[in-house]
Amino acid sequence: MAAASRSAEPEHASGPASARLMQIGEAAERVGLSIRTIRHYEEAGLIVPSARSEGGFRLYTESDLDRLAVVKRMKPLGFTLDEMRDLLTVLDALDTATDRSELLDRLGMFHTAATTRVTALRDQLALAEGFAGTLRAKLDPHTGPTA
Amino acid sequence: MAAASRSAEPEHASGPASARLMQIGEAAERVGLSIRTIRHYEEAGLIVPSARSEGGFRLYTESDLDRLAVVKRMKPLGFTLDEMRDLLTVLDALDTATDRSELLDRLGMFHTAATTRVTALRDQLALAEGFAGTLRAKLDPHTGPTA
DNA sequence: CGGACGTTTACGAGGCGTAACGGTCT
DNA sequence: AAGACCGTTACGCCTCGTAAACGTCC
Repeated sequence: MAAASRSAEPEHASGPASARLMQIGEAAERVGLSIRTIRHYEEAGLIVPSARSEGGFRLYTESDLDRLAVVKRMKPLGFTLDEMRDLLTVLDALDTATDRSELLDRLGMFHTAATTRVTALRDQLALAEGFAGTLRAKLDPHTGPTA
Repeated sequence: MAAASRSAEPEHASGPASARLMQIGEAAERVGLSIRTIRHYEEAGLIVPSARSEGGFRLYTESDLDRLAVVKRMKPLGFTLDEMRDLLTVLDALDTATDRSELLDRLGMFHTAATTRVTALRDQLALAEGFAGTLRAKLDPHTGPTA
């Protein structure tokens, strides 16, 4: 609602949305993370905004949003912030480095960990569904299980 | 490994395993929760062991294990310990009370919350799987998606 | 009596929420 | 000039992990 107040400027100039900068509020809304969380990620060294305004406001680029999105996707897997920082570092290095072998190695570890976590998540989901079913049964003892 | 040391007694007497009591270690192993976690649940007022030995050891019944299992199943849904305590209270009351209408009402709220959480969990799982897929793609840029 | 197992107490960590108070931007 | 938005600092909360120091059980 109030989010459009500052961003209502009809992109008055500059062509292909090359370096659109947004402050933390809009960034938070777009990635679906709280402002506090984004700041916390910065404190943890995960994502530092590409720029700051003269007054000190954090200014994010689309690229920054991508990084935030990566973190948001990793979160459900239970990675710690430290681990995510490492992963982001590896990802960054992959785009620059020439010696990719070690990086791919580390990435592999992350992939392994990720799939393991996914499995765990599936198990939890199963538990959770079972629990919900149990509750339902207690609610309607007369209704058959197939209804 | 060491878990069988104390429980190796061949149920010397007493018939139908009526009131088998176990201490916290065995309880933890059977439900798949850490000892610390079980104690913490007790501190939070969730599950108080049915008995204590003379020396002060916590002694759990099968019934206690059931309660612990309920909590374990709720955990993935992100319920707080307070909420779980409430649910357990409702569940207990359902077995005793005559006025079941209000209890079923509260149970219904839990069920609603549970299904909501389940949906959220599914979404997170999807995110997580997508993330794992992304990682895999970065690992093997040449391998087709169906391989 | 040994040794596994248990007890309590208490501090720490991780991941933010939230309040406080003041500066910034349009 | 108002008011939304942002900044920093700092304390709190929740769910246990972990360590210390000591009792219990068989």
